[in-house]
Amino acid sequence: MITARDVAQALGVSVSTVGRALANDSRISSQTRARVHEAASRLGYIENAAARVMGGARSRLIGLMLPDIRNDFYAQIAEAFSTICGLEGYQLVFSISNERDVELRHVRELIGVRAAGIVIVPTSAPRRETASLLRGQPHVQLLRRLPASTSAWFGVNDEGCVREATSFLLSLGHRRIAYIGGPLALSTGQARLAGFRNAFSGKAARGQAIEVLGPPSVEFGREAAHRLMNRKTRPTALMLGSVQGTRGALEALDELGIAVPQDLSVVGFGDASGFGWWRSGLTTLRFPIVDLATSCAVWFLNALKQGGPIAYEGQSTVSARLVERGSTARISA
Amino acid sequence: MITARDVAQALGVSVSTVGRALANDSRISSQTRARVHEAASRLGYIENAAARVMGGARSRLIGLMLPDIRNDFYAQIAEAFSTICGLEGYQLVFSISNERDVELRHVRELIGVRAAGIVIVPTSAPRRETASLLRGQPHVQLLRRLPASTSAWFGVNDEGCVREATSFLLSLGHRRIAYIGGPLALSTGQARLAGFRNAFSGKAARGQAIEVLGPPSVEFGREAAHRLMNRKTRPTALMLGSVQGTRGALEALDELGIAVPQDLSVVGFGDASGFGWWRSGLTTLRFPIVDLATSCAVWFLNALKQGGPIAYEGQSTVSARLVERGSTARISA
DNA sequence: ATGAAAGCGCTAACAA
DNA sequence: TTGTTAGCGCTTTCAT
Repeated sequence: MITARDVAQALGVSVSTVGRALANDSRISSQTRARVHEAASRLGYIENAAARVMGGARSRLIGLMLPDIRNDFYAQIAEAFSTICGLEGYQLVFSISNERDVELRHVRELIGVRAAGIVIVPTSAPRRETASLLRGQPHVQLLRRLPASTSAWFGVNDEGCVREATSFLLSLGHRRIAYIGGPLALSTGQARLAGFRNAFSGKAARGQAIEVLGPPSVEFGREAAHRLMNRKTRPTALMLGSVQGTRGALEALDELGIAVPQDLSVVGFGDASGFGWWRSGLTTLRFPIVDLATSCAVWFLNALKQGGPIAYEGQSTVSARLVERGSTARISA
Repeated sequence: MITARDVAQALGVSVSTVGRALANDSRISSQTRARVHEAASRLGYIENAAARVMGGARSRLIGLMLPDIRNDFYAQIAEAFSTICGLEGYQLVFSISNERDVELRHVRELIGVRAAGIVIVPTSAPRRETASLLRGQPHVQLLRRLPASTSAWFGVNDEGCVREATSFLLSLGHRRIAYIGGPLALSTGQARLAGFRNAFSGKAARGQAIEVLGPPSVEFGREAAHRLMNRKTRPTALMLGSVQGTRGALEALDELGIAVPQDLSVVGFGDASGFGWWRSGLTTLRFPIVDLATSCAVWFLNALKQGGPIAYEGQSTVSARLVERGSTARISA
C-alpha cells in the first residue's frame, strides 16, 4: 500500500507537504501541489481513511438505517442518498434495522466507525440508549419521528394525505369506510390514523369508521383485510395506511374474490411499482419520496460540512398526490 | 468518547489487558475479563474502528456494489447481505455503481476504508484499473462476471433458464419468437441470448428468432417492445431477458393495447412484485435470489475469516423456476 | 512555502 | 497472567 510517506520520498518533500497538497491547502505552491498530485496518482496512492480519522479528520461515512430495503419507499431513499453522498465524497454505511436491539447495535457500530452522521428511520420503540447515543451524534430522522426527539426530521404530511384520500372516498358517497394502518407506536401510524379520523369529523358527512391497526407488514395487511371482509356488514371502501399493508390487502382481496370497485373501493398507500397493474389499477397516494430524500440528503451533508452542531429545528414535509385509477368508484346504491 | 485507556484506568489495569479482555483473549483470567467487560459497558465504551485498523486489525467493513437498488433483484441481495453481515459483526458499505467511472471511484474508496472485502455486480465494461485494484482485494462477483476474471462468482444459470423458458414457448407452438435482452458486454446478456438461441437449435422445432439487445433498463425494454410490435410481421411470443426490460415491455404492451395471450404470449424475467398482477398474471422466471445472495454472503464472510487469500475457484449457480400464469398460451391457429 | 514532531486509540511483539 | 512499548498513516500545531 502506497502511503503519503512514499509519495513524499518519491518527491523529496515532507509528509506534511504531501498531506496539504492533497487537501489542496492554499499554503502549498501550485507547482508543488501539481507535482504531488501527479506523483500520487502515478504511484496509485489511496488515502487511508482510518489514518485520516486517527489524525483527527472527520470521517466520510454516513450511516443509513432503514427498516426494509425491499419496500420501494426505502429503496428510493437509499438510491437518493447513494447519489448525493457519492457526489459529495461520502460513503454510505447501510443497515436494515427493523428491531430495536438490532437498531441499537447498529447505532453503536456507526459510532464505532466514527460516522460523520446518521440518517435513520427509527423503529417503533427504540431503546432508551439508542436515543441517548443518537443525541450525541449529528443525525436526522426520516419519515418516522421519535416522540421525545427534537432533532431534525424529514417526512411526509401523513395526516393531511390520509385525510384527503379519505375525504375523497367520502365524497364518492362511501359511509362505511375501513382503515388498515400502522401501529400507534409509530409516529406515522398515529398521524395517518388522525388523518383518517379527521376526514370524518370535518365534513357534515357522518360515517362509520372501522379501524384496524398493526405492524406495517404484508402479512398483517392481508390478515386485516380478511378480517374486515368477514364482518357481517362489510365496509364499502378501504383506505390503506402503509405500503406493505397495501400489498397484503390486495392479496387478500384477490384471495376472497372481492369485486373492486363494485363491492369495495380501495385506496392504496404509496405508488409502488405494480400497483397500477392491479385489476383495473389501484387508486393510491403517491409520495415524492425521491424529492424528500434528496432534499434531506443535501441539507444534511451541508449541515455536516458546516462542522458545527446541526440545526435541530430542521423539519420538512412533502405531500402526496392522489392518483385516481380503477379501484375507486361512486358507491352503488 | 471513552477509550480503552479510560476503561483501563478505571480498573487500574493496562490498556493491553483491556484490549485482550474485550477480544476474549484466552490469556486473560476470566475474572479480569468479566471486570473489564463490566466496566466497559458501564462506562459506555465503544471501540474505535479506525484505531483498530491502524493497529493492524482487519476492518469489519464489507463493500457492496450494486448497479441499482430499486430493482428487486438487487434489493433482495442487499437485504440478504445486510442480514448475514449483521450476524457476523460486519458493516456494509453500500454503493450504487452503474457507470464505470463511478465504479472505479467506489472501489478506490472501499480500499481507502480498508474494506475487509468487496462484493460486486460489475458494470458492463469496467475500467482496467478497477479490475486490477480488485485483483488485490478479497472480493466476489455476483450475477455478472468479468470475462477475464478468475475470481469467485455467484450467479444464476442464465443460459439454462432462458433456454427452458424459450423451449416452453416453442412447445406451445410459437415459432416467431422475439427476445429483448441485455447487451453482449454483460456476461448475463451473453449467456441469456445463448440460451434463447440454443432453445431453437436444440429441437426439431424450427422457428424465427428475433433478437433486440440493449441496456437492461425500463426505457429500453419499452422502446424495444414498441419496435417489435410495429414490425409488419409481429412475433407471436415475447421472451424477456432482464427485470427492468420486462417492466418496460409490459408498459409498451399496455400502451399499444396488445391482447395477451391472444395475440402475444409473454414470458417475463424475474418475479418482481406486481408481475403477478399484470393483466391475467405474467408468466415469468423466478430466481431464488435470496438463496443465492445468502450463500454468497456466508461463503464470503467465512473465506474472509480464514484470513488467507480467498479461494478463487469458488463458483456457484442457482436456477430459476418457470412460474406459469396467464400471459402465455398455446398459439392460436 | 515547507518541515519536524506530537499525538489519535488501538494491536502485537516483547518483557516480566 | 499482565504490563510496556513501538508502531500504524494521517492531521495539526509549531518551527523555520
